[in-house]
Amino acid sequence: MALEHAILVSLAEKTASGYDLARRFDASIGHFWKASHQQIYKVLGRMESDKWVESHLVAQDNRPDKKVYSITGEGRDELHRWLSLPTPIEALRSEFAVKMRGIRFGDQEAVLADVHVRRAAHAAQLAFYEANAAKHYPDPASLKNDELGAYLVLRAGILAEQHGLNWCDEILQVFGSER
Amino acid sequence: MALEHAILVSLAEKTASGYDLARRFDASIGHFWKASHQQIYKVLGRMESDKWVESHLVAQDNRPDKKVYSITGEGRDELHRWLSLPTPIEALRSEFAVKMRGIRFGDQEAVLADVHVRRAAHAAQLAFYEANAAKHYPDPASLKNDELGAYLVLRAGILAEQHGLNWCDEILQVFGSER
DNA sequence: ATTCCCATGTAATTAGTTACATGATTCG
DNA sequence: CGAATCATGTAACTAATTACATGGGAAT
Repeated sequence: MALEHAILVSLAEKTASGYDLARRFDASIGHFWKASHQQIYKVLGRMESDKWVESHLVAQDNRPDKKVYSITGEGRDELHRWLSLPTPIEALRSEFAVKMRGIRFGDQEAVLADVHVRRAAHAAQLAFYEANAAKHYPDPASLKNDELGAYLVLRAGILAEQHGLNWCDEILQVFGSER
Repeated sequence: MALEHAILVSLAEKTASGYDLARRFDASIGHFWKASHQQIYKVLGRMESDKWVESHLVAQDNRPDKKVYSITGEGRDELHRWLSLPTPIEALRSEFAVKMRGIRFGDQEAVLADVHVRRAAHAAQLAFYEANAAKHYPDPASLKNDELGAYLVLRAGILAEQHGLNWCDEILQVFGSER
């Protein structure tokens, strides 16, 4: 149950409303942890009862009021505690891998068409991450301590997309040379 | 909801009891799709109602009876249909990445100790996969069509572990050169 | 004696998804 | 005029985890 902790990290970086968090979980943080707004609102409610976060209403011009959440001292303690815990090795769960395992029971051409689609998606995402890296981290050697976290997960994104791309290429190569 | 389809793939390869499936999901298939025995029994029940699989009791010596499941024609049709469907891009969900993003809010040494543990786990798993590959697929170029699926997911395992290992090394390098 | 393997399940709970709901403002 | 953005939720459902339950045989 790490959504709580993903929210704590995000709020430790910067206060946010549930809506703001939902957008962050659609973009940067969302590349390694997805969450819908419904789920975020639910969890924020629980976290506020637990005193990990607190909120105050902010009125805005021409916009609905928003409830801005910030992390509490207790929240920071919990985040610190959780960060020192050993991380359980997460099971990777890939529907795509199940399909590749079972490819001989289906229409090979149709499955390979899907592989091409995936390959293109990985390539596009990789290009996006690389553009980001070039823009925000042109000189990784001189990063400040508070930038390292975001930089490292961006690197993880790049490595993950390269990995996805490489696997697609291997699949296509294996089936390509067969015919 | 792809557990059904993972089971269909597994049963299309070879008939099995719920217990057998649970062991397969602990080993080979489990490297890319985890499932507990409780969940497998539940889903098998549903799949039998849907006529995707059928079972018959087999008595054994000195062992409890077992219910051996096999895939039906309808199950094969469903598997074929599903294989041709575009695969939704799965959200990767990594608690470890959340920690790396938030490393500056915790005890850096403790987090890096966890990175070392992970690195070792990736290295061990990689060695295991590579030993498997050397043993079962010494000559990938001459694989038969019905072996390609298993070979490709093993390759995916190898690539994934290398990716995990590479990221750990980058993390350690970034924090290592800092001090 | 105790633990592990074989074998199959139920019950309770938590996490997550999908659908539904509302309402103002801004942009094309 | 319609769609998108801002903003916050509830309700129903599905999937998955954890705990509980049983019972024989084999191995240490």
